[in-house]
Amino acid sequence: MQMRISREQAQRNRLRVLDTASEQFRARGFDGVGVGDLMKAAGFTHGGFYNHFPSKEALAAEALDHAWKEMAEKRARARDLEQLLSGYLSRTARDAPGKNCPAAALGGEVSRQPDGVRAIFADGLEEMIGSIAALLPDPDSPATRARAIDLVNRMAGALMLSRAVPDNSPLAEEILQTALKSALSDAGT
Amino acid sequence: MQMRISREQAQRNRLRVLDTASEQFRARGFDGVGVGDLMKAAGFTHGGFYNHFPSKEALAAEALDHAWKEMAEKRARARDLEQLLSGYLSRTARDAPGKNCPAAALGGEVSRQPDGVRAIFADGLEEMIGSIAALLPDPDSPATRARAIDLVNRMAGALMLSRAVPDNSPLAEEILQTALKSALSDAGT
DNA sequence: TGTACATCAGTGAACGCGCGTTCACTGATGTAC
DNA sequence: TGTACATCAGTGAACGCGCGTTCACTGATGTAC
Repeated sequence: MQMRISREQAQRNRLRVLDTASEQFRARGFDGVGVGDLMKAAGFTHGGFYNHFPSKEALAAEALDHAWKEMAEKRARARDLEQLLSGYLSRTARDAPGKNCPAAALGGEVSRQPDGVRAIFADGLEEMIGSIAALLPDPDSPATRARAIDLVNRMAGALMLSRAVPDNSPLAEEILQTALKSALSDAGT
Repeated sequence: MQMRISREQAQRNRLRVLDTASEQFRARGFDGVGVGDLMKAAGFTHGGFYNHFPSKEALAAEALDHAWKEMAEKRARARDLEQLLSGYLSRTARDAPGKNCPAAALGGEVSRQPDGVRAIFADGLEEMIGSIAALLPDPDSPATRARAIDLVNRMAGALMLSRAVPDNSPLAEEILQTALKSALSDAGT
C-alpha cells in the first residue's frame, strides 16, 4: 500500500481510470457501472476517484469522448471502406461492445444524458460521418454526405440490434451479415 | 381512499400499470424508472405493484412485449411503406420515444437484460421485419427479407442517433431526413 | 548536495439517499348458506 | 333475497442494500533554503 505517487504516475493512473470507464460504460451502460466498480476494475479504491474527476457525470462525458477518439484511430487504420465495414459489422465487434462503437453501445442512453454528454456524442458522430464520406467517391459532395449518414445509421442500427437479440441466435447473425452485404453493395467501388 | 376493488377494476388497473411502464421505460430507460415512480405515474402507491407483477424485471419483459404489440397495431394501420417510413422517421416520433419503436428506444439496454427480455425483443423485431417485408414487392423472397432487415437497421439506427444528438440541432434533423430519403428511394415503388 | 516542511494521490470508513421488495393492515367485494 | 364470513387489491411504513460523494488520514513526492 504505497501513497503519494509521482505526478507522472498520477497522470498515468488517471488515464487508466479513463480507459477503464470508456470500456466499462460501453459494455455495461452508464447506469450499469458504479464509481466503486470502476475504480476497482482500474486497480484502485473508490475514494481517489474525486482527485481526478469532479463527478461521475463529468467522467461519463470524458469517457465518451475518449471512446470516440479510440474509434477514430481505428477508422484511420482501415485500408478502405470494405475493411472498415467488415470490421464494424463482425461477430468480434458484436461480442466486444466495450471496445467498439459508442454509437451502437450507448446511443440510446445518451439521449437521456445531460446536454454536455449529448454534444460530445454529436461531435464524435459527426467525425464518424466525415471519415466514412472520405472513403467514398467524390467525398465532399452533399450526396456523399447523405450516403455516409445512411451508412452510419445502418452500421449503428445493425450492431445494436444484433446485440439486443439473444446471443448465438440465427437472427443476430443474419442482421450483421445482411447489413454488411447491403452496405457493401451500396457503397460499391 | 377506497380499498378492495372489483376484479374487473383490478384487471383494468393492471393494464394501466403496464401501459404506463411500456411508455415510461421507452422514454427513460429501464434503469431510469423506479417502481415507485411508475406506480405514482399510474395513479397508485408503490406497495400494490407486487399484487400484479412478481418483480420489476418481469414487468420489464411484459412491458416490452406490450410496446411491440402497440407498434404492430400502428404498423397495421399504415396504408403503405411510404406512410410507415415517414411516420417512423418523423420529428414527432423522434420527440416521443415513449410512444414509439422500442428497438430505437431500448435496443442498447436490452442487450444487457436477462435472456427472457432479449427473447421477447427478438420476437417483436422479427415481427417488425415481417410486416415491412409484407409491404415490399415479392414479400416472401429471401432478397425481400434482406431488404426489410436493412430497412429496420436504418430506421432504428436513425431514430436512435437523431435522439442522441442535441435537440433541435441541424444534425438531428439531417439524420432523420437523410434516412427517410434513402429508405424511400431504396424501397421505391 | 542536504535538510525541513508542505503538498497531495490514494486509502477506506462514513454519509445520506433512493432503490426494489416485504409486510401488517384496511375494508369493499365475492361467496357460502 | 338476506346475512355472515373469507378474500384480496390497494395502502404506506419499514427493510436491507448499493449508490455517489465526503472526509480525516497517510506518507512519499516536490520544494524552499
